[in-house]
Amino acid sequence: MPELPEVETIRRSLEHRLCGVGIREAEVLLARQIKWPDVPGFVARVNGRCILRLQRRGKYLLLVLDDGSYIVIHLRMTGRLLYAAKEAVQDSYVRIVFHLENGDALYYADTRTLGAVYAMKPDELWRIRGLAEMGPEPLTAEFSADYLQGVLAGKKMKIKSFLLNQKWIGGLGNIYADEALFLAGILPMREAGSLSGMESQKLYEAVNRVIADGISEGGTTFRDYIDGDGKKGLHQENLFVYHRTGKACRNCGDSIVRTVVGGRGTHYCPHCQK
DNA sequence: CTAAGTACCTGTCCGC
DNA sequence: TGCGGACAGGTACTTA
Repeated sequence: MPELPEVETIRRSLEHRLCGVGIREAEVLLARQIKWPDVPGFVARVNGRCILRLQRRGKYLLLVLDDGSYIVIHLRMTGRLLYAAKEAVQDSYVRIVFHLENGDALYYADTRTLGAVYAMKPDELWRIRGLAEMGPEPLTAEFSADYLQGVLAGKKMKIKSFLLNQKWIGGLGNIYADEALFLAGILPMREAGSLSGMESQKLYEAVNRVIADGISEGGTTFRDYIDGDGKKGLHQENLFVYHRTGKACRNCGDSIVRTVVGGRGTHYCPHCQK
């Protein structure tokens, strides 16, 4: 569900509530959401620890604990994190409850149960391959126009699939990939290695822009996504192509088209994107 | 190595 | 109202 802007919004909404707060007891209601170590090991590692700060890497959220270890969370499609005072949250899909020393609780809820939660020591983080092998993120110095042009070179895969692969760029998902390709004027089914220098430059700028706009608007809410306070995002009001099949292109007025690229629903304007 | 297809889950929506 | 199929902010694994 959440992409980089949504996870960053969640991080910001939870940070001021969780920093310096102790975890009294982790209650695991659905064992398969815990990926490392096993459930008793997870509970033993987490109980009694204090949360120092919240970090984000791509779509991963990391809770830094006072012994230097981490709770690592990936929300996948429908994971949600909710902070609630006293009473339980109104969510039928709570899978893990972190009961806090202050009497409040942090809830991990997940409808489709595809999300992943880990308790990791620093020298174990390499085990999370999606985290360890993630490429640079938008809006960082490592993600430059030159970097993008370099990794695009020779790629036979479709540009949409390229953008979704976290090993090249960390944090883009289906919404922001479609939006970035629209802003850059590039068709999603184009071969990645076929982009000109000019197109590569435009895509670089578009990726940074959609991620920055997404963060500033608190993410995009279509169905499940909410931040740690239960608030929806606003960016869905400003999308150009995603979820706008058959509607008028905001640029030229033509109908937005939906197709499937790399197994994912893909939206584009056949007039504005070449 | 790259690229594409499938599996993992549960819920919603749409057409018949 | 019921049923089947497509679809859903993602990634890991398997196959060519």
